[in-house]
Amino acid sequence: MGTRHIDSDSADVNNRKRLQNESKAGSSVAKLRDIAASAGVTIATASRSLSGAYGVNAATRERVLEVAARLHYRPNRFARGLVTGRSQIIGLIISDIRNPFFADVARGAEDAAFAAGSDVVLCNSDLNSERQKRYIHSLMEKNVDGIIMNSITALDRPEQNRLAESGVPVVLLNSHERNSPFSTVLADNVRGGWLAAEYLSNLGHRRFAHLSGPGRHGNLSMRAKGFLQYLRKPGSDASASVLHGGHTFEGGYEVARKLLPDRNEITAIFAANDAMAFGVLKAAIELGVRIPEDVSLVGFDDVELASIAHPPLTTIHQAKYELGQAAVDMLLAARSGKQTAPEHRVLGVHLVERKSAAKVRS
Amino acid sequence: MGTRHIDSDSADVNNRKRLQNESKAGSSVAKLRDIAASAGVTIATASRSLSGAYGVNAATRERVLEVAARLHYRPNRFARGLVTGRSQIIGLIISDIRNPFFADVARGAEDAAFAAGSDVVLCNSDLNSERQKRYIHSLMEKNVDGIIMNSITALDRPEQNRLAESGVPVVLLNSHERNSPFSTVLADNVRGGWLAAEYLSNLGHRRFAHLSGPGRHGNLSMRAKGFLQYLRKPGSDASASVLHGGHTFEGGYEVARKLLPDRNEITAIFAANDAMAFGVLKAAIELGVRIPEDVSLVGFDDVELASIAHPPLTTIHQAKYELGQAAVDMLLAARSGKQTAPEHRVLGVHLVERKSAAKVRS
DNA sequence: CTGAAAGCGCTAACAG
DNA sequence: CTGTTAGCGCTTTCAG
Repeated sequence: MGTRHIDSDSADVNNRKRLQNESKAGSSVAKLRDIAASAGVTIATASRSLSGAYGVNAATRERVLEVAARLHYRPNRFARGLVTGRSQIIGLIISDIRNPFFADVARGAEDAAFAAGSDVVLCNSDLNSERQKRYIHSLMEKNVDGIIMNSITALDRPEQNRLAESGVPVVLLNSHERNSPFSTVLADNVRGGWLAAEYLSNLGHRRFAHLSGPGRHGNLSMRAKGFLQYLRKPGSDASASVLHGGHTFEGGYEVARKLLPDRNEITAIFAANDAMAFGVLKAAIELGVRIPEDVSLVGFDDVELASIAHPPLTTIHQAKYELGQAAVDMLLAARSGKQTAPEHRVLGVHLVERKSAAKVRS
Repeated sequence: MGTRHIDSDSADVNNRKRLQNESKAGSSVAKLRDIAASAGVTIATASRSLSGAYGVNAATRERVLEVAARLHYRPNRFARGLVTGRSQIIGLIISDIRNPFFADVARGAEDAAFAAGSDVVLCNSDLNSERQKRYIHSLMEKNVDGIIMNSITALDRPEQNRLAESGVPVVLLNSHERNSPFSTVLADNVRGGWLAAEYLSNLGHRRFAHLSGPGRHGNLSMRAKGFLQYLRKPGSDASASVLHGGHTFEGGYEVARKLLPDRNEITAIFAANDAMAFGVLKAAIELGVRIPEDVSLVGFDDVELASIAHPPLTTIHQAKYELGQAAVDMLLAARSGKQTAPEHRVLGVHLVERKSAAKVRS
């Protein structure tokens, strides 16, 4: 029944194949079959030798490895991924890699992934929901081993559910909603806010302004919360006004331009992140307000620039690189350990004392 | 000949398959076969409908598309890649994403890739040859459509040749060696150096120091070249000393700490990049040297920070984002157009006048 | 315009 | 310890 002319058939096939290969930019990639033949074993044995699986004669394996090296054999990840269902790829969806905070996180994530033999694909969402959705779909098509996202709020409910049900491990970099199915890893933002308040209070300040982000922004809100929590302790005579603006350099600049000229007894400012603090710095210079002589300033993040700013910025340090590292560790653990319950990690913070805050003038 | 019990055979197979699928974290992914069945066509027709290929009845296609959408069908990229040999993945190998320059490039590259439906995998090499080699191998296993590298010099000759022969399009972000097989895209570094010299000369400066990178660093050397070229024009009475150091903030700082105290008539400094210029800024503040009153300073790159530094840095602007964009455009063009000859693009530069350079004091 | 069938290169049972 | 074999999910001739 048509299974006769095996020889001529396979000859045809081989012909077609060769042609294809040659047209493929001359890439004469050695395939498993080639090294198997060259080593005088079947491709199964070759595969086993290379995958490091047990059950292979040491000498045989040696021979295979030798041939593979000589032929510069590179396994085809697609073929492997197709059968194993694993991709060795991790998706990293952040707002914008140009934000130094995310660059740090990305580097931490990439280093951890590299160590584990995985790749990370970079996605800049700008927190735009359409983009974010496309990224997630694209990543799932690639069977990624996991996804790291700085925030999932841009996604609508059904989309979130579908992601959760897909079984792909997800780690979020901002605060989780109660019983969300996703893991999270983030700095102790509340404590950071608290530390800033405590430090400034100990310096004698009593009238504060806190520059926060626009409305509800998970992490920034937590910082405000901790800050106010300290100031509103029983018996405290401190007062603080919270000003909302963009969580960027420009945002901080604009708010400060309005605030600084008529600051009404305010002697200390806590900016929700360093970028905003730099905006305050710029506005202060322009307006002739001296920092820290006239106003003390504390930031949050401890980006590299903080130490070289003028004056060097006192700020709350959060472990950005470690955040990225931890995120991929969690992803990989979730993958291998069949871990089903989401995990939540909180990294410590501490205040880095530099020159932008000083004792209140008596 | 064993082709009898088709029914029971396929039943077995299906059983095994179902089990596998279920164990796979409950991911009930719709496969092409499912949507084909659901639409009452064969998977061939389904495939054609979805791939947008011609030769499908409009109504049929419509039906397939509808079913696919309803079932949230996502093609498996591995399966597709395995047969097409294309991955829709671009590799980006840079020194360190935390360097703002590369962050800009990366964003440009990612945006261009996103627009073309491709992903970019991020690789931080630190210019370390072992890491770079591993990245390249890993990328080739993934059949990437192309690779962008900031420099290939960390690779030894044989490795470079193998890369070239593999047929994977490569775009370098630094100057090419004569008849290198790789494409390049970079800013007009020579002209940038020239512009810096011209600007400072017009301000009346005659004694210069140029802070360059360590020894031969492609792009930085070109900047030095352009700078010196201008100053050494016939009839010029200018003189310049070139100082080598690390091409980083620390590098600039250290060199400046030595240079500034006893600067011996030097009134203007040209730093090979902004990071080094910031190092100079810091050293100047510490040493009580005023910029631009005592010494003028010009940088190169125009990173975001340049505009908010104190004083705002006059610098040579290069189109970092566009560099990344152009690189992936070139990659994609090379892929589709079967373009064989390497392409070389040079992007323009211009000087951005801010506050760190001023007329020489008479 | 649509169906049947042959693989892409590799892994993973299952036998031997 | 090693060989056989059945696919992973999709694209792509080749027939009809």
